Amino acid sequence: MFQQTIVIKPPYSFQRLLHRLEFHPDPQLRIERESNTLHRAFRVGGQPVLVSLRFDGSVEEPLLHINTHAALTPARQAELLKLIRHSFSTDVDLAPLYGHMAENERLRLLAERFRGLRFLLDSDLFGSMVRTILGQQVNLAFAAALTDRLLTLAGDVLEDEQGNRYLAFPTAEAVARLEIPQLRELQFSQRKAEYIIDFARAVVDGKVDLERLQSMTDDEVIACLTPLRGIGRWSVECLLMFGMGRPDLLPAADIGLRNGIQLVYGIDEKLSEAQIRSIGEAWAPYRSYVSLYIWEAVGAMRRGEWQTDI
DNA sequence: GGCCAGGCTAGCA
DNA sequence: TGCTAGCATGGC
Repeated sequence: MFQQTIVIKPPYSFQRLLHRLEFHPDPQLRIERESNTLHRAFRVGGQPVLVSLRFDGSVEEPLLHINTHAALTPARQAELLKLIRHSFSTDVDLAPLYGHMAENERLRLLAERFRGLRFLLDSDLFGSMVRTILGQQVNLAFAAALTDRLLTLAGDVLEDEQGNRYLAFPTAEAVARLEIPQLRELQFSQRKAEYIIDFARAVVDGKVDLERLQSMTDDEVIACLTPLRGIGRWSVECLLMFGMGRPDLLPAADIGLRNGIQLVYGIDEKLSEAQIRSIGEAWAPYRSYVSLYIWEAVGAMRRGEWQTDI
């Protein structure tokens, strides 16, 4: 058993995270609303560990209580804490972002409306890349269904004392052992099946060194991964944002972001990728977070939770 | 039934 | 270099 409390850099809005999770389901998370707690399995030292995360305090004084039933060595404890800090973006300083967004009326309203919203990052790069590939072109609900099926097929299953089941994301080795027909049965397209198995085998073979990506610039990571079949620029940009937490990415090919920019900026005509990048230049060096807030805005507008007349 | 989803590849000019 | 058909499926 291991317990620890993390002081999160304010502001942090757990309610915004929960709200986002309603529309961006994560098959790995179990949400316990009444106690502000998330449960999920993290892979620590290669082994899946069940972790409870209880959010406490307030948006301006946020705390996170971590609890595991399994005993962990000090090294594993440190590894888990690092994973959690990364996943929940607990150390990101939003003040410079908000200062930047305050200079533009449209962005200022976004920052105000979604104050405390942060990225929930993937806890491993392999899983992040696979989820991104599964998310190509299809809607988010179907992408989540495919992820769930892959987890059930190849992931590690943990169970708590209440009988709740948790799935740890499969390792590259486990996905590399899969064959295409197994995934086709689960409604994966031929291409998605090929792409993720090929990627897993490249990781296992050492043709792709995920650890080495950490020391590369964004452009170097893009240049390194886009030669792989099934991985285009959008996918690497998503890996950099949602897997590595890099702050200044703009996935201009993203249909949701494109729609969001049109809504937020009140533009009627369809924007080209070049136009999106041009608009986004003003958001540097915080393009990832502005993108997140725009994604959130387009969802809120579509659901009728928010409207703005700017 | 048509169109759209947090795209990518291969083929072609 | 730039454009486009085809891919597979679910939801509205």
